[in-house]
Amino acid sequence: MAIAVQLKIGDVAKQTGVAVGALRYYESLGLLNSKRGDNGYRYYSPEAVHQVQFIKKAQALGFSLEDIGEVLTVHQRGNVPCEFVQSLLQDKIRQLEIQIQQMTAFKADLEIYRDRWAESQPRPQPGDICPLIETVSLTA
Amino acid sequence: MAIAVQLKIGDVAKQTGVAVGALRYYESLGLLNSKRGDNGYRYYSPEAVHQVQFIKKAQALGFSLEDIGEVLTVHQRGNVPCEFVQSLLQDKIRQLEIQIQQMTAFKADLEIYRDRWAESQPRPQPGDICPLIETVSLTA
DNA sequence: CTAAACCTTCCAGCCAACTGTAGAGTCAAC
DNA sequence: GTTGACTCTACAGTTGGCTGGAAGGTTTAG
Repeated sequence: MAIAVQLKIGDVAKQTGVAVGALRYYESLGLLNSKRGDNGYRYYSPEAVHQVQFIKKAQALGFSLEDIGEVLTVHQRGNVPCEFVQSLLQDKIRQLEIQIQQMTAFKADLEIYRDRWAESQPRPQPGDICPLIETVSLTA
Repeated sequence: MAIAVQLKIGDVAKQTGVAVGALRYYESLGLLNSKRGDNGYRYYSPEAVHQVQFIKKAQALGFSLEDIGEVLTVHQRGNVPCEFVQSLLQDKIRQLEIQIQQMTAFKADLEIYRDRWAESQPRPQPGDICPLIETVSLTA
């Protein structure tokens, strides 16, 4: 008659869809705790499943494991870390904006190069490898 | 009286702004050739500078060193590899489009989460870590 | 002639988030 | 009691494009 259900790492893995190795990795980063049995096995409470699901969700929101570690630290200090999550979220949104901008600009550049070639094939200069690329000017 | 100017690796590095180690790395990937002197030194013709600049430009267009290797291989077979570059370029553009789309959708998701919290802070359920994240539903 | 500045090879490390393997111990079913 | 499924640790490997260091040989400026 087990009063508290104790899960082994494989159980947590099955219930969360996260590989056993990944769970051990999370533990090594301080994201997940376990109690050790006399046999050296890790044992988990059902809340661990919840915590792993939290990690997955936060990852799905683009947070790195380091970010998540900070969130969990705030949580473990007894706070509801939502304000902190808010600011991380805002950072991510800003970063995404910048990346999208850069990628869009970059895509436009590529299209210019593509079209330049499609319209009028630049004449190869002696020594050129591919005139299409040779005409690229490097700013950086 | 040197009839053909022979550059040492440091000269090529200075003229291109590419680190010596990177040049050796390019050579290890087959992107750059050199002749060896009796002292074991790599010697380069001035065209090598051109070739390194080509590599930099292609990189600036988002090509991987592997891509560039293929382009140079086509070139070394005696062809002007522009059609091949064209198709690579088209691939890159397509990939960028997809990435931009995904990132935009993802950013919209993040904004929804941010705004959901800003409007009405969800009540923490017992056992929750951060209710803002707990409400995330995982599709995958 | 000597010291600095080059050059060589080989190997390790970096970033993230794992996965895979070896070798050994443990547990559960039949 | 034995087979097979599970667990443990520890370390190597993955991806890409490098950088940095050790330990040695070469060249060049003064």
